[in-house]
Amino acid sequence: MRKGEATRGRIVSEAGRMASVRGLAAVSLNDIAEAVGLSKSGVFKHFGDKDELHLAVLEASVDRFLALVWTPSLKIPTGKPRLKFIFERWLDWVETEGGPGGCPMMQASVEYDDQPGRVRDFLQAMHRRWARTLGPEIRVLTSPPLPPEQVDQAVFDIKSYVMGFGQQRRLLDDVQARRLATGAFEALIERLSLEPAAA
Amino acid sequence: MRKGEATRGRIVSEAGRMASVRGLAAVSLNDIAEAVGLSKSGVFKHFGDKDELHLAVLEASVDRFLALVWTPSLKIPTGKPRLKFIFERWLDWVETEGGPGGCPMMQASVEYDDQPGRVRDFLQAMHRRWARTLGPEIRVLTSPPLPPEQVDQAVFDIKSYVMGFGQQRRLLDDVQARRLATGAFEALIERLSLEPAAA
DNA sequence: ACAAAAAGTGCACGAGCGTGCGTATTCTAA
DNA sequence: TTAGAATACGCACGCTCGTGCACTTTTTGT
Repeated sequence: MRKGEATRGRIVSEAGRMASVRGLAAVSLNDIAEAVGLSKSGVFKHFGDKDELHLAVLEASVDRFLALVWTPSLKIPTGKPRLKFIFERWLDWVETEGGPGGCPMMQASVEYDDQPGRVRDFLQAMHRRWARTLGPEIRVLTSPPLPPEQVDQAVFDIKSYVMGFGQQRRLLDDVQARRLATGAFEALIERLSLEPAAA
Repeated sequence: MRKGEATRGRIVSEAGRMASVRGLAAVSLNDIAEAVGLSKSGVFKHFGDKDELHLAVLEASVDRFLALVWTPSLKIPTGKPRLKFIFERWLDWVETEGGPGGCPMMQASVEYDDQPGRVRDFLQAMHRRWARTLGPEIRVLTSPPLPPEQVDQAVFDIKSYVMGFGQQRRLLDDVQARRLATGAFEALIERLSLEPAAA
C-alpha cells in the first residue's frame, strides 16, 4: 500500500507539470504513462476516472502552493512584511515553481470557469479559501484594522496583479513583468497605509 | 464566392462561442458542424487546417471586441470619460458579449501562453497592439501627460483588473465582481490625477 | 517463507479526432 | 440559360482517446 502512494504522487506531479502548459483537459493518460514510465492502465488504475485525476492534480498543486508560499510566510511578522513576502513568493510560484507553464490552478480556473462539475466546484472552494486566508493578513495592515469592504477590494487587487503578472511574463515575455506587478502591489500597500479611515 | 464568406462567418462565430467556454483546442469540427448545420468536411474546407480555424476565430473576436469597445469610445471625449467608457464596455465584453464563456481571447491567452506557434504569436501581437492603443488614452489623463513608465504601469493595472473581474464574475459567481473592478479602476484614475509628477 | 493483497501489464473495445478525396449540389456570371 | 466555378457532402483513413478486463509481477504483513 505504500508503493502505490508514491507512484501516484509521481503521476500527479508529472500530470501537474503538463497541465500547467497545456491545461488539464489536454493531458492524456498516454503522455503521463510515458513520462512516468508506466503503462497506460497502470496510470489509470490509480484513479477511478479522468475527473479524479484532475482533482488529484489540483489538490496536489494547492498543497505545493501552500507549502511554498503560505507556510513559510508564517515565520515572517504579520502585517506588511508578511504580506509582501507572500506576494513575492506568489510571483515566484507563477513564474517558475508552479510548473513549466506557470500555475496549474490558474490555468484550470480559466479553463473550467464556465464548465460545471467537480473541477469547477473545487476551484471555487479553493479560491474562496485562499481569499479567507489572505484577508486577515490584509486587514491588520493598519490600525485600526481595515473594514471588510476594503479588505475584499485589496484581495481582488492583489489577485488581479498576480494574474496580470502571469500574462505579462508568460505570454508577453515581458522582462518588466515583475516590476509592474510589484509596483502595483507597493502602490496598493501605500494607499492602504495612507488612508486607513477612507470609505 | 459570396456565399462561402457568409457561412465561414457563421462557422467562426459559432466556434468562438464554443471556445469561450471550453477553450480553442476543445472545439471539434463535429461540434461546429452540428451547431452550424453543415457536414464536418463542409466546415473543414473553409480552412486549410485546424490552426487556421483557431486564428480565424481569434481574428473575428478581435474585430468584434474593437467594434463593441473601442470604436464607440471614439465618440467620447478623450481623457477620463473615454477611458472610463472603454473600461465599462470592456467589462461588458468579458461578462457577456465576448461569448457565453466570456472572452475567447483571454481564454486562449492562458491556454496558449506557453505553447509556441502561430496562435501564441497572434495573441502576443494582439495584446501589444491593444496596449499601444490604450496607452495614449491613459497618457493624456493628466497635464502634463504621464511619463511612459506610469502609462505602462496603468495599462498593466487595468488589464489586471479586467482579468480579475473575469475570474471573480465567472468562476466565483461573485455579484460584487463589477463593483470590485470599477472600484479598483476608479482608485487608479484618482491616484493618477492626484500625483501627476510622482516617480 | 508464504499467502494475501496491492501494483502494474497487455490487449482490445468503441468512440471521436483531424484530414483527404471523389462526387454531388448550388450558386454565379456571361 | 447554361457552362463553370464555388460550395457542400459522404465516406474512409489512421490515430488517439478513456476505459474495462484478465493476467502477471511485486510488495507487504505475519
